[in-house]
Amino acid sequence: MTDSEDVNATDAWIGLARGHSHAVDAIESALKSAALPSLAWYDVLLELDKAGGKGLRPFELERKLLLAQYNLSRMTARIEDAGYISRRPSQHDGRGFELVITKTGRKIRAAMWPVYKKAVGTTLAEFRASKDAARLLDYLKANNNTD
Amino acid sequence: MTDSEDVNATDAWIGLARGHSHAVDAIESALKSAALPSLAWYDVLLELDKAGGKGLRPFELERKLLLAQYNLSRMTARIEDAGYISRRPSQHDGRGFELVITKTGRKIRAAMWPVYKKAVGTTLAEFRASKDAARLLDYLKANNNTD
DNA sequence: TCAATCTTGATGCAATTGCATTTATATGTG
DNA sequence: CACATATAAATGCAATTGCATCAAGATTGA
Repeated sequence: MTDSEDVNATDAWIGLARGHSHAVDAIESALKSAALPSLAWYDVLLELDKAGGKGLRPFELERKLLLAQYNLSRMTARIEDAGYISRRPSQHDGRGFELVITKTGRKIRAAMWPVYKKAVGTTLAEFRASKDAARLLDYLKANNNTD
Repeated sequence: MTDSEDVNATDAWIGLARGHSHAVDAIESALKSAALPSLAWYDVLLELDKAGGKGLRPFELERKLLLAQYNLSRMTARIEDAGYISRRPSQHDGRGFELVITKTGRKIRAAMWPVYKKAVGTTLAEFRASKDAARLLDYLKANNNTD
């Protein structure tokens, strides 16, 4: 890796980080204004909604969402308290259980979606027009088939 | 904004978020392994290093780094406790002060840089080769001069 | 000038996170 | 089977964050 590639990676990273930060702020604040749960809860609800009746084991969710184990453990407890998911013992593994989205959970997920979608659309369009995005784009264009 | 653009924005957002998450994990863990301060501290030290002897007011730093006021206030207190920055009353504004990087602060910032740079280089190259990046790239390419 | 308003920065308190450890079950090996 | 090791999930405790509010100095404007 040459020096100039390093510089580009760092610039790209700064662009990526700033775009992310702006987007998270915009999305969280849109959800909060609408008195809806946070982005993190949305991600959990979405995965469980996609998983359907079979649900997902906490460790599966943990990997899909790149969350720390203890973090997920407590977040799912809170989401369960809110009534959006439920748990049932796993048939196959006495240590664990499956998390399943509830009817209320599906409802709230559906209510979050338009708010989330709109905030993403707006903030990403803004990002796309920024210098940060231009630098990231430069870096990404340079190569994209190592795997 | 058409429906298909919406779908692309969401896909792009997911790619952006995952790339960010992987990168943050990689960078933080590289810094931690090297017994160095976190990414957040690096950002502060870098800005103050760039600002030189004049330093920066907390509110300026807050805006540059997109941090919440209370968050920055406490973080700078911790960095000051660690001896990497110092504060001096502002000549122009009795409410505030300037934050200035110390010699030790410059030293630790310099020590962090190669670790940070290497982690960024590795993780961004990985990201660049991913499907997440491909989707983000598609979205970014579509348009980039709205402003 | 001085009261109303705004800006800068700190802080009490509750909620969340990070780290290390614990508990319980599963799996693999002799 | 019996033991060692690995995996799933929870939790005690300290550190950090988020929210709301506060205190102090700056600014505005009648």
